[in-house]
Amino acid sequence: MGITKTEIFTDQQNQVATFAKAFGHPARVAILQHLFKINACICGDLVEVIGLAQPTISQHLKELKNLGLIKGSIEGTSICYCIHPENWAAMKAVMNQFLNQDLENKTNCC
Amino acid sequence: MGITKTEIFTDQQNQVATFAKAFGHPARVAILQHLFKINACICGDLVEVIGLAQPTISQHLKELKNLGLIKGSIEGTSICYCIHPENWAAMKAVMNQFLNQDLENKTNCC
DNA sequence: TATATTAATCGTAATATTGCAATATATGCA
DNA sequence: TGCATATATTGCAATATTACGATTAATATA
Repeated sequence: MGITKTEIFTDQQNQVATFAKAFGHPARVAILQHLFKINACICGDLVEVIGLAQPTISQHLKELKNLGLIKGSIEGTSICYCIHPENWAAMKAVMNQFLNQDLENKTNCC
Repeated sequence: MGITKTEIFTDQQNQVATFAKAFGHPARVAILQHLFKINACICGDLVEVIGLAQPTISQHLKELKNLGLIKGSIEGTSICYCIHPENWAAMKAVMNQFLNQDLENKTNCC
């Protein structure tokens, strides 16, 4: 039904899914990479760099901001977006715990 | 429009997004964690463990299989699904390259 | 104040995802 | 063959996501 039954999963599983979903669109991946690269950015820049319309970029930025992965501060008439280092590190910890799982029983079945 | 403009992004960006999208649902996170834990599984098990209907689990398994993250082999009347170690490692390399980005300019702007 | 610039919000269309009932398929066994 | 078991597929309803034009809000500057 397009609705995810989050209540039947653990907090950790939902957290992984929430972060992963944010990275599940190449525009957001590209935005984050650009923010890492120049370590400061205004939305206008991104519209040119990414190649999507301004409202679309703004929407993607909002999602990343709501998740806490980026933060924005007003710089005159534009807004300076950048990576939120602490939250990025926290997200990495969650994701790495998931990605770095090891097979407990080394003899693979198939 | 619900359609992603993949053609304006790099292969790497699309790869990250594709893998991340797979992890963007807690059911698939839970499935993978369970496969890691017991290192062998049949779909029926998962239906009980996860708590979603059999067709829904089957659908999630199909997505993970199409991505190559898991593989399944026929075991009599059931199917043995398990992690695809090589492809999992390859996925991890792609994701880590993205997650482990560092701020080139250490003086954060905001 | 009027105008330009920049980003956010609104509204909407197109498409994707999630979930499941019903059904189909495939294998094992009596 | 006929039945039981296990998984896949189909079809559909509900919801979510993506994208963008139009508009709004907010600030800077003439």
